[in-house]
Amino acid sequence: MAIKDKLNAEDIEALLSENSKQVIENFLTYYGDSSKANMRSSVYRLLYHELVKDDVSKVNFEDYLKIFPNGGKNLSTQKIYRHSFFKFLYAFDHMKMPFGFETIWIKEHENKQFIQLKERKEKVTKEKPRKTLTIEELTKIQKVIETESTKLETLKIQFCWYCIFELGIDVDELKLNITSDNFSDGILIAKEGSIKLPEKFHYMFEMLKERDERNGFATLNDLFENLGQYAKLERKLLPVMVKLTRKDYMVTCGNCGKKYTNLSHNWRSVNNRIVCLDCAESLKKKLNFEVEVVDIENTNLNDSDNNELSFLYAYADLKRKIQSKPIDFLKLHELQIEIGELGEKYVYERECKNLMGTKYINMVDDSIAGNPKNGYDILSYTRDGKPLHIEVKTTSGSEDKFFLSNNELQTAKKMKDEGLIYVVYFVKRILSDNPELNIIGDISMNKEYVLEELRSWKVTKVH
DNA sequence: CATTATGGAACGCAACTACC
DNA sequence: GGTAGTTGCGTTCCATAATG
Repeated sequence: MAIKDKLNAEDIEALLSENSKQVIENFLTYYGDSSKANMRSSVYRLLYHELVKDDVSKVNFEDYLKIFPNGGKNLSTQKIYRHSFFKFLYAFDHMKMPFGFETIWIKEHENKQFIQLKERKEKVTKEKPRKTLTIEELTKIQKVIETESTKLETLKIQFCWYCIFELGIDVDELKLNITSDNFSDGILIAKEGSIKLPEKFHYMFEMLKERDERNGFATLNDLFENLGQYAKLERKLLPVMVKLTRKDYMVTCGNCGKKYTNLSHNWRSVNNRIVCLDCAESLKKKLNFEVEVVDIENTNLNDSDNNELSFLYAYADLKRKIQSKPIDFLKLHELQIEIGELGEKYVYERECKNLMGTKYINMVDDSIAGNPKNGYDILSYTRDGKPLHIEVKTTSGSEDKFFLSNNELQTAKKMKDEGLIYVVYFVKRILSDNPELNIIGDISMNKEYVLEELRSWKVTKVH
């Protein structure tokens, strides 16, 4: 029969009994959405073209033998679908005459298989267990791996990672076969051939060579477990995870077909397409091929906010690190700016609250602080409409001093001469639940605070 | 000429198994 | 006890026929 004489899925569906449709829909719920269309057409064809039956209850063992004279071995994808459907009909008692099937299948077993199928499907969509490390986890590990240390355990961890993740050496090969005996003159002899090692590992192997035994990496699992802990992973780091992660994070160069890890320094952009370093170089050399080679921006996160991983360092490393630690002025400055902005926000909201019910509430302007030339931060109003020029001073502590710039003091004096109101709002303990607000009416003539000239004016409360 | 239906085959996941 | 390798099976991809 030519295919064009056959009916399509929709036509066949119209010819099936209601019961059959329901049974088939039920059957399909055991499989994923993406294979449903495939399976549906397969089952429809089975019923209509091969068995010529409009109701699934009429299917029997003879039909099964007709379609599968050799049982369920070596079937094509479509045949497998039909085969599963027979099992389904038997397992859930959808046939009027099921005799014969008991000789090849155990009903309870097949039934259980279907139930498990559904359970597995739900588990996969819900939990999605991943043995591959996430970028977040990989970044955490990378920080530990890049730590410069002379501590033996740290170096061993870094070496194991280097072997499994960077070189792709088999777990067993590293665990069982690689010891300091395999190392000499900076070269490691492994199953994969001779590998030139980074210098930090030379030192490690020299330390290992001083031992008679335990000069290898038999404790690989423990080393990786520790690595996971140092990196603060939430799950135990297993060698298989490193292996799988390597596999998943390998990228194939479309030009040469070789695979490299997806670290950006392995790759170049050539005319907006990503190729490996070697290909980028060779493409550059082909003069008749106009190329624009661009470094891919290094996306490694900087580790300035990394907390101390003191257990990774030898004593000397740690001492050197602490001695050379610079005071982070930039961070301090950032914090001061944030506290200042918080104070301005606080005063702005207080002013709006104060002007509630007047037409001036919408006129309070806190955008003035953006330009330090203005000499004040917020333009507000008294309840009877007189403009208030507010300079906000903020501190997280409770000390009675703040700094006033020359420009701010000059602005205060100038405004006073012009008959305008310039006030300093001094907010203390801004990070507490109850910040304290001191309003200093005329900063230049007040008696509560003294001004002391430094580069800017230091203003201190008189006690 | 574009879209849909179909079936074969490759792919990839996870359970199973052998092994240390 | 836990890992690497194997196997079975559902999913996805792809080519082609059919149809609009």
